[in-house]
Formats: sequence, C-alpha cells, structure tokens
Amino acid sequence: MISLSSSMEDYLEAIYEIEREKPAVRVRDVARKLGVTMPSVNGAMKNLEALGLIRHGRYEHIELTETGSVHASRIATRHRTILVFLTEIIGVDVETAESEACRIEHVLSAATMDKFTDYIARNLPDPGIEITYEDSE
Amino acid sequence: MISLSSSMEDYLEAIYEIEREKPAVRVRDVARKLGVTMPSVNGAMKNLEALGLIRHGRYEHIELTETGSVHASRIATRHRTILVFLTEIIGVDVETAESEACRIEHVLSAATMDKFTDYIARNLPDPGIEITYEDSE
DNA sequence: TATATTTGTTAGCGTTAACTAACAATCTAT
DNA sequence: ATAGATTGTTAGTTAACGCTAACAAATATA
Repeated sequence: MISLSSSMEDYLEAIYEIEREKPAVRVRDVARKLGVTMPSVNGAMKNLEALGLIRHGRYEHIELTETGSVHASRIATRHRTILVFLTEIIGVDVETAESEACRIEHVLSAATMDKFTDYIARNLPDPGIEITYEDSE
Repeated sequence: MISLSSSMEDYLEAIYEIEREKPAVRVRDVARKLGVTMPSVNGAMKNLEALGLIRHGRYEHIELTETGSVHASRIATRHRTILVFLTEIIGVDVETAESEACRIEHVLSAATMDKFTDYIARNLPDPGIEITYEDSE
C-alpha cells in the first residue's frame, strides 16, 4: 500500500480534477490550481513519477497512470464525502467546507471514511442531491 | 491572533494535559507523551517560549503562561469535541477516534467547530429515544 | 563523597516542500 | 521565419521539524 504525504495527495488530486476539465494537464494548470509555483509542481511531479503514479516527459503534459488514477479517485471521493458531510449535515458554508475538506481528507482512515459515508446516507436532510447512496431504510 | 503549526499545537496540548496529571511538566514527559525525542521537545520549547506561551528555564520544569493556557485549553476542547463527535455520533471506535481527533483538531476553523458543537448538542444519542448510530442488524 | 543513572542540552544532519532567479524550450502571431 | 510571450526546468535557498551523537547538569545510590 503506497503511502503519500498530504502534499503529494494534493498534487495527485489536482491532476485528477484537471484531467476532467481539460484535454491535457500541464505543469502550469497544477500550479494554478494549488496556488504554488511551477518549480514546486516540477519537484512534485518527479516524486510522483518515481512512485509510478504519473507519467511526465520533459516539457510534456502530465498523465495519471492506472495506479495513480485509482489513488486519486480515492482521494477525490474522500473529499466529496467530507464536503457533503460538512455542508449538508453540519451546515458549514460551502467555501469554508471546501477548504477544510482539503485538509481533513488527508487524515481520516478508511474505516472512519466508511462510517462517515454510512452516517451521511442515513442522515442526509435533503435526499435530492446528485450523489446517491445505498438505501439504508 | 497567534497562529501555530500543528506540531506546536501538539506540544502545547501535551503540556496542558501533563499539567493536569503531574505536579511538574518535564521535557522527558512531553517527549514520552508525543513519542518524539528530547531534543525535539527542546527545540519546540524554545519556539513556544519565544512566542510567550510557556516558561522554561534551563534544566527546569515547563509551565504554560496565561496566554499559553488559554490556547492549550482551546485546543483541548477541540480535541474533546471531535472525539465525542467521532465516537458518539459517527460510531468510530475510541482508539481510532483518539488518533484522528489529534489530527483533525488542527485543521478546523472556529466557525466549523461551533457548528460541530451545536450539532452534537442536538444529536447526542439520548437513552430515551431509539436512535441507532451503529449498524445494528 | 564518589560514581552511576537519568534527564536536559547543543550541534549538526536529513527530509520535505515551499520559494526565487536564471535559463531553456515551446508556442503564437506577425 | 523569427521576436515575444508563455510555459517548463534547474539550481540553489530557506524553513520547519524530525533525528543521532556527544556533552552537561541533576539526581540517586552505593
């Protein structure tokens, strides 16, 4: 099981999101999305490439590998879960929730995440949200 | 408003807790509680002293200042709130919740903490009502 | 009291991860 | 085709924060 730092998880997640927004992911996009400089992205990309999570030729665009994609989507799911939880259940405003989800997503165990998912499924006040969970009733 | 790193908050909180367990707080105690070496504690103490949050003479015991105490108790309260939330509401086991509370406590805004407190107050399982927050099948 | 053990400190190193400055490649538009 | 803008890279710095090794003070004990 690959274990990544919060920082590397952020990069991976950013790439994953940009992949869904644009035809190609470039260093510049990642830098912009995360609010860091391009050299920082460059260093991180070397790191993620060494871990087999992305492919990135010099001056080329960035791609997630299969493994990288699996990891990234796991992180993205955590993010969404925490976001829904904070906004829909706890009542935190979207902006705050967004920024706090970014940090919480790195610190919860898989087991706790599952409990969150279950709890949300059973307690969502408004069932008409675009994410559907299993019927628990 | 003083802003501390997660690491410094951990040290402050540890001192606060040890103060309630023992007559004097020593470098050794903090090191043991946080699972770091004494030199690490030493460095952190210099840091916290420079910030006016503790007093610590060479080879002497460690004390929280008034400001330090206020900060530390705020962190401790966050910790307890998150712990209660994870165990009582979400149903995470105490051990996992303890370790995750340690990390979440550093990343939530005061506003979000308030929402959590409110939510807990409104949703703490009441012995008189049949609410299940664990999978009870 | 002298020595051993425990506790505290200092110095110096390694890692992570950000940054700036300078340089290189690529792309765009004339 | 080439000048200028944009994007990417490299090198080197900085800061936080952990560590080990070595030394110093304090405490306990023979």
